[in-house]
Amino acid sequence: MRPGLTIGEFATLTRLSVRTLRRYHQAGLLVPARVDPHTGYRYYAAEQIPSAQVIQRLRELDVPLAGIGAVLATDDPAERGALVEEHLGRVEEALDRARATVLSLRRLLSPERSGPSPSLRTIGARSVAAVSGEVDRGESLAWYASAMAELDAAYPREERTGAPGGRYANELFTAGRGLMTVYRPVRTPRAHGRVEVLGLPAAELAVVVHHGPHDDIDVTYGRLGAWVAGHALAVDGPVHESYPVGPADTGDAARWRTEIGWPVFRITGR
Amino acid sequence: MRPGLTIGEFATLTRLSVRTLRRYHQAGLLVPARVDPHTGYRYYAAEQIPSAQVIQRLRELDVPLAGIGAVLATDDPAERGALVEEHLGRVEEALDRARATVLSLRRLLSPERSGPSPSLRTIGARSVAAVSGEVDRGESLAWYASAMAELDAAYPREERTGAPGGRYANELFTAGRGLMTVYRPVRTPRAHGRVEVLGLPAAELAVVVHHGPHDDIDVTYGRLGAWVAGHALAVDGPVHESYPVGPADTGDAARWRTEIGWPVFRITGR
DNA sequence: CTGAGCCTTCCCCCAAGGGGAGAGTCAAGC
DNA sequence: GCTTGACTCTCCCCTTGGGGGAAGGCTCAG
Repeated sequence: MRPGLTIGEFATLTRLSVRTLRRYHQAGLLVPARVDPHTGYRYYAAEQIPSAQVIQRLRELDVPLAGIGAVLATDDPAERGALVEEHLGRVEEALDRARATVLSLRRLLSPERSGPSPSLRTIGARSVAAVSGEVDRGESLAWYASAMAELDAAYPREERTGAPGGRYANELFTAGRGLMTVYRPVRTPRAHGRVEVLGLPAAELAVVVHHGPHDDIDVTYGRLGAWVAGHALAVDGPVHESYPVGPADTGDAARWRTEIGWPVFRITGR
Repeated sequence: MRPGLTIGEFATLTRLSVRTLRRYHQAGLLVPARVDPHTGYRYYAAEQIPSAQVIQRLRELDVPLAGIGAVLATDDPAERGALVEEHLGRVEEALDRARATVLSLRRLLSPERSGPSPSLRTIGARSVAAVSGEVDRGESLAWYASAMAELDAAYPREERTGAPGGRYANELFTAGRGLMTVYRPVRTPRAHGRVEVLGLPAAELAVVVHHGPHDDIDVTYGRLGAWVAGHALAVDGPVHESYPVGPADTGDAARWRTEIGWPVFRITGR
């Protein structure tokens, strides 16, 4: 009797390398139909070819082996389909992001790179309604959406006295994780659920307004930073953003306005 | 005098991590404006912020550091733009490929996975005009195009007696490099330039026709392989493909026909 | 019998970082 | 001027999904 396909034959049939097949076996992704307990020879069944191809496809989409393992370990076809769709959703997201990045890069390289000039503004202390949390950079958008939704639910339109905003620790960007606070000036802040009353201290802010979608907002950050550095100032503390015109106001991202304010202090001279 | 921005300040301003900035320095991508020769401290200039942002964008698009270095090392703006566009072209290609892979995966997971059944065919020896070469898997498509162009140039339409085809060593896929031969049956094969006369031996082939674009041709390969394995046969030697309807005939990939033939021999029984 | 194929184990390599150790440096406050 | 704490330096190891190679031994089929 034929014990099955040898690893070399199976490699030829699936166009995977022998090495890679051994790796997939070790990772538990594609266990040979039979392993000779005496010789250790791997024997594959022709029925395993489709599985090998699914693995190949998912790997081409950069799904990590662990994720593929989770997909393949699932028995229920519906659940398996859902897992795959989840991965595919991530792929589509990555495609969208790549497209946006290409556009942003083109803008970055085009010579017309001017815009409103930053300025210095002193703001007084005030109290706002806020939601805070320690957040990973990757989750920041989702976290912002949920926090702002809670804030909006707690304060109907007539109680709001200004544009929504956020305060973001610098480590959020440089270390990938940090304290995020979203807030909204309202007539009478009061704590409720995740919402708390936040006292914002008086500060001197270097301020600039970013126009358009956020794909290349870091360019504006860079201009603000260069302005700060060029004026014998230094950044001190978390950045503030406020969104006078944002996604909540119009779907046309080109019309968005984002005000960026960085607390600064005057350098005494080094 | 201020010697410039410390690495931490520059990290905050560009939203890059300190570690990453050090790496970019080491790679020569973003050399600090000044490095204190005594302490080794890096000091950056505000003017370097735009460069950091270009690097960030290109990295988001998965352009390798070496490629970014090449872009940044170029003085001529036009040439630099061309390099960037080249990278962006690669990105678009990758996006297209990812989309095709997603479609192929969906097809692979959808239950209706039937098609024409493989069959066994005995072909006699024949002589064809061919171009051969040892090729890396990644270059195979480009190599095919150039070889087939030479073949087509040597034999005008009225001399051709059949569809173009190719013979591909199995190692091309399992080891990433192998012998590739593209050929075309013609009335009177003769050697000229890279074109040589190739004698194809008589063989017994397991044959199946693949319909549509080549994104998921490996599924058809898998079905053929499973059929071979299920009929007490084994693969022996390089696969043959022929393209009765291919890119040369129609731009509509859905109408392509690809005949896959694998030389097989009957297993005597293990 | 012989050669090809397969087994494990070991080491090194790539990319683009992250984590952490141990030591040196800077600037502010006292 | 000194201390202190934050910052920075270099150096080494870890990650992922492979690829390359070698050693040393077994097994399979013609």
